[in-house]
Amino acid sequence: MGLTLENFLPYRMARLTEALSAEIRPVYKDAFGLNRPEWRVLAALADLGPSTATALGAHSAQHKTKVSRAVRALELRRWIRRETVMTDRRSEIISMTDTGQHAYCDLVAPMRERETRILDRIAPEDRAALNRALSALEAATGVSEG
Amino acid sequence: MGLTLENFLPYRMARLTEALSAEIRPVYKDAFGLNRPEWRVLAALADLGPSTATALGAHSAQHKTKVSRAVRALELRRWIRRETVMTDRRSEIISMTDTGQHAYCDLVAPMRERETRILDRIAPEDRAALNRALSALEAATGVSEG
DNA sequence: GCGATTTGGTTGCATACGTGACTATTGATT
DNA sequence: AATCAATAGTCACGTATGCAACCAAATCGC
Repeated sequence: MGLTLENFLPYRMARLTEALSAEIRPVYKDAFGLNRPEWRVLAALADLGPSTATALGAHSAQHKTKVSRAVRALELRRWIRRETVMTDRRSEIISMTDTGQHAYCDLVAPMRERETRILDRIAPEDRAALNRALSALEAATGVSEG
Repeated sequence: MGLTLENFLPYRMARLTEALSAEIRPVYKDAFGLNRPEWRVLAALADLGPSTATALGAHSAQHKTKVSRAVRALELRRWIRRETVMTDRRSEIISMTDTGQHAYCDLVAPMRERETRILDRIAPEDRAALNRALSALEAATGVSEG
């Protein structure tokens, strides 16, 4: 009659996400002084190249206020710069500075390493199941069309 | 050289979790006026029967401050009650009231339904992969031992 | 027994977050 | 050209959160 939290999909996912997050957070937070929105904006910027705040938000699945605050923080740090584009003066193109590029490189390696550290504890067949499952869930929830 | 956010496990998980959460939140939040910690404490209580706040926190993967505030809120609502146990006057046994039981029953059905709505969009073999993947990840991150 | 440590639970504070309102600019309708 | 709607981004406000400090009760070490 109950729900059995342990088997409830949203709960399982939330708990795992929290565990993964706790694994990587020390890297961007303690070692680099970033918060999650800032880390994500940086990663999105590296993925996309110079882009608008809206595009960064779409690519990193974040609300525009989070992006706005993250961009301001990263700009104060001189890791990114922005310039308003003359053809549409509402939007601004955001790009990484050399300092930002450098910091991002230093950041990626340990981040990857933490991810690998977890994946290495999973059997190869289970890793395949994981990828398959995530793709299926992404399709089922429509997150990738965003 | 970059990370490709789309393929980075913690990001994929976080994004999916957010989507699942958005699917079920309307049920406990809009329809019942609960927040997530409160919903989880209630579900944990249903799973475990009368228990201490510490046990509820362990079962629902929540920090003790979250549990503390959730318990107070649910108590004010008269959905749960607590009584200090005489053998150890630090801890208190929390249990559901009849009102709480009733509310929880009304809550479970639509919650399940939302979960099913998502799972139904996934092919059976992919659902199997999902369960396998989650179990593997749970083992790899050690979340279930907590 | 008595101080030191641990455990159950609460509180205060500083920060993070989501929502909605707001400004400014552009595009669509007529 | 005037109006209306949509878009880019920021801001303000109330709430949620995590952390550290805290209190009270129980347990350990000797």
